[in-house]
Amino acid sequence: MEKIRTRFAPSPTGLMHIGNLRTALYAYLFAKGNDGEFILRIEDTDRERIVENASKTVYDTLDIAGLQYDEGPNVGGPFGPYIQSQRREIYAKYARILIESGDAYYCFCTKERLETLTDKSGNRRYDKHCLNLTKREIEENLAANIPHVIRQNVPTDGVSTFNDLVFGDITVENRELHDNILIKSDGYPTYNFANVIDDHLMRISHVIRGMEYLNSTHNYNLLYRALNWEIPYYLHLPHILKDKHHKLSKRYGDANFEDFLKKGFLPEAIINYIALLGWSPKNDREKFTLTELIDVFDIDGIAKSAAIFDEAKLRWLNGQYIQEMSTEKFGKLAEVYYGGLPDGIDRDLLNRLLQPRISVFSDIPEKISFVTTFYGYDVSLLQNTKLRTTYEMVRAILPEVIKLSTDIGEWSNEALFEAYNSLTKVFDVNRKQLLWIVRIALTGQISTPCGATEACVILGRTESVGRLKYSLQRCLDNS
RNA sequence: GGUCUGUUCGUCUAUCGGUUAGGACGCAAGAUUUUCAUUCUUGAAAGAGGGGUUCGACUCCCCUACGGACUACCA
Repeated sequence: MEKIRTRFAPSPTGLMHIGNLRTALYAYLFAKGNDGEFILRIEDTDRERIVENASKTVYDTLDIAGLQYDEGPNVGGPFGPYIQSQRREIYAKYARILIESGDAYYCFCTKERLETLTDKSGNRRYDKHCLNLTKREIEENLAANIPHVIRQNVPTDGVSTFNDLVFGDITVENRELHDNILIKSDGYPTYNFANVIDDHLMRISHVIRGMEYLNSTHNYNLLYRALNWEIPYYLHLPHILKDKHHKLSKRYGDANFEDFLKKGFLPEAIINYIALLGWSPKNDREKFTLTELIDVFDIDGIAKSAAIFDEAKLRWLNGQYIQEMSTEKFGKLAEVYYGGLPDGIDRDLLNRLLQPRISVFSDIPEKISFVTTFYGYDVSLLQNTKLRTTYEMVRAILPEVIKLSTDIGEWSNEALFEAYNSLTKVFDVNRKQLLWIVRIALTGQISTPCGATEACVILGRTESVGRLKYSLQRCLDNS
């Protein structure tokens, strides 16, 4: 069997969109799982939409995601160049061949004439007007430098069918097809043309792309036939949706890979998650490394229906990855999110407390906010209806807690726990009540990434005692 | 409008004619816990609707409804 070769062919128009990344991932997994090659090609034939540095974003994203390509613009390969704007003569050559065989033709129609072809529902279908031009007329127009495009000459009768490996047989009447533009008036090829030429010349065996191309595939196949080329296998992928009605779109700032990284998601987790959006291993397993995905990925598991991106589940998965990583790695990645922390705070302790408690790194600032934000909190939190703690209890207990905290020799989790715990007998409260009061009095927050005694250790003796006194005073003011 | 295409818990999905329709996230309740969090257990939660085919349909066929894509000198 022929070598399996897949490609990822983004156009450099900005940040890498999650849906695109998934397409790249599936193309990569399919190639690598079948001992094949994965190629990157940049489709920059629309000069107006090109965004500076967007190609670099593509390289960086694939690099961070771990999708290493065997051939591509910045790594080379036997079928280059891998940037379409550098392949213009190639497209021109095949366009000429198609014109000679009658499968394409010059079109000199003006925008104005094209407008007149628009029907009542706003659609336009070219009427093959220029197909009737004589050889002489064409030559005269060309010589006069009249702006022109080259159009595909599609048959007007019969049907076209192809087999998609995901969706099965797709059939359409040829009269539904359009005479697509192959070469634009600026001399650049359209996507419709360039991708056919390149996929063949780059020996792509399986074309894997979003299903927005499903309908145009018939046009491409007509081109392959006209050039006497073998038609590749096709896999069209269902879309990833933002919600029931909207595709994940670039307009939503949260839909690119880069933004998720910024939010503190791990590349491995994102890859793992999007692999499962539209593909299933057919069992209950949900956690896979990239290499494991290569092993188990198969076309059979690709879904036909669109999937809605669920950040809650991504968060959960990301949390799994965070909990499994080494403490060293966690510390390194967490570093950035510790900004604004006062000196003297034990980072190692914080790391140890945070790692099992967060699902995304960007959770950190909020989790540790009690360290810097405290005074003025809502003291009514001390009264917990479920635990049945009251201001009365607080006023009785806190002075003792303050005394113990001031006098205690060893300022450690264990020592503090033992000391505080002894108060349960004195005041006839249970441990849960006592430590609730202490923790709230220390942090002012319902939820903290630590228990009461650990909060003490983090804050240090001076700060802790100060806060306890403050809370007691607020409580007294409240009576 | 036309063409193509899709439809199982709120979400991601399993099931490839015979299951109490399974799992995961999220949600709710309870339990455990050295206080926060974890963990554990349990629960609520689905085959769009209607016709066929069949002994039997979530699964096959048709129709309807509702989504989505395409219908550019964008990819």
